[in-house]
Amino acid sequence: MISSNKFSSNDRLLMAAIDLIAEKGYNGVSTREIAAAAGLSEKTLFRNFGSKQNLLETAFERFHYGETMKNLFNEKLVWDLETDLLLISRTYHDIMNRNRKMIQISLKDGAKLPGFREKTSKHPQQLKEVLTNYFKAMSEKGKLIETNSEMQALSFIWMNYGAFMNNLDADTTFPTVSLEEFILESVKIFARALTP
Amino acid sequence: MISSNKFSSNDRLLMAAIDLIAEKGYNGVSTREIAAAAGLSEKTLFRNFGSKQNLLETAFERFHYGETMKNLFNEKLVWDLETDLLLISRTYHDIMNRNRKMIQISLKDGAKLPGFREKTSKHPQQLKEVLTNYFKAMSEKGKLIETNSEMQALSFIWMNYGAFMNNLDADTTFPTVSLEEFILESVKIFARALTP
DNA sequence: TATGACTGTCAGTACTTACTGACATCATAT
DNA sequence: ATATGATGTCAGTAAGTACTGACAGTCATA
Repeated sequence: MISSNKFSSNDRLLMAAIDLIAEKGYNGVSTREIAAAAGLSEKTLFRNFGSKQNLLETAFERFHYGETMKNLFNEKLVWDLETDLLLISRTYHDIMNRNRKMIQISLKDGAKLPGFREKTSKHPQQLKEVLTNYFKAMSEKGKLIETNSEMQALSFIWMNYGAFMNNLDADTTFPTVSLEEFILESVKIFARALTP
Repeated sequence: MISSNKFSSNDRLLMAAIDLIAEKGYNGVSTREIAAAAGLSEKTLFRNFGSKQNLLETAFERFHYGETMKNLFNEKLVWDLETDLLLISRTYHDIMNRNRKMIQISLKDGAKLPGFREKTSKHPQQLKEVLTNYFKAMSEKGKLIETNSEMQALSFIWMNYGAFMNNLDADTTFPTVSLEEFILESVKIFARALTP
């Protein structure tokens, strides 16, 4: 049960909803279960949120981690391919892990939840733009081979997306050792492939 | 509705179940809906399959394509890195696309269905082994740099997994990009990175 | 002490769902 | 012509669901 003294009733309900729906799907969990997991009565749930659907939508608004990747990059890039790709990869996995449960919900019930998919795919799209532009800029500096920047960016993103997806249901809240290994090696691969 | 004259009643029920459950999830679709989509009565569904759960399990046994990658590779590899990676990539996407709906079901309701995950979403251990061994053999032939073959194989697999996952749902994150384009460019990247 | 915000209990509604039994229909094969 | 097998109709059960209303308890603050 979600600890009672630290959070408000509403937050406890929202967190319980996220946890359970991410695990069992929207139709796989009842409002009674959610209320019980929050240590509250079903009545309170409906009094405060009106409907199950609204509970989930509110939960998404409240807990979706929406910080943009754009700012991070513009400030921290040092224009060394391997260093920058490492930063990008780590930042990506960090954000994806924060939104892990939202992404699980989006995968299971995205069709039922208007706007869910768009928001969970916001980061990947931003990332693609940023990374494509980064590759182009590096290319102009002569630090990168000149080819298809967009497709290279996509390949890098999808590689990391695949890695993330593979660990999605492992339920490991903290980054695993193998993920770090993967990041190091995969960045090496791309750095070697794209260096002139 | 699934065409009536070409398939048996049971097959029509199984196909309807796969279609609807892949779209809406196990708990999101009723037996009445499934029967209607198959052009049959709900009674027939229960007469022939006993339960909704058994219907889905039977559907999986009937329509899940087993992994035949091992054989393909051993027969067709020509020990040219780019050529072989192209074959591997195309074979992978071919098999994944065949199992597309099973994978969707596995993602949405894998927790409820024993054995489902292992057979679909979790990457064919087979492919990883085959690719790792391929990299090692290429390395011994002097056609590949000597580094971490296992991580390189994982990176390549996850890159393709990410690409596949991105196209899984009708609502694609990067709709303008064709799969074939991606395969060509991504294989080039890896070929360049791993060539001595 | 009294007020108001918040929560719980309980009984209940209207609906859906998985699943069943009794009986009828219909085509095909012998 | 009749037996067989697969299917449909219909009525129904037991359980679960989201959600509500009436009423009472708790607790901090005015």
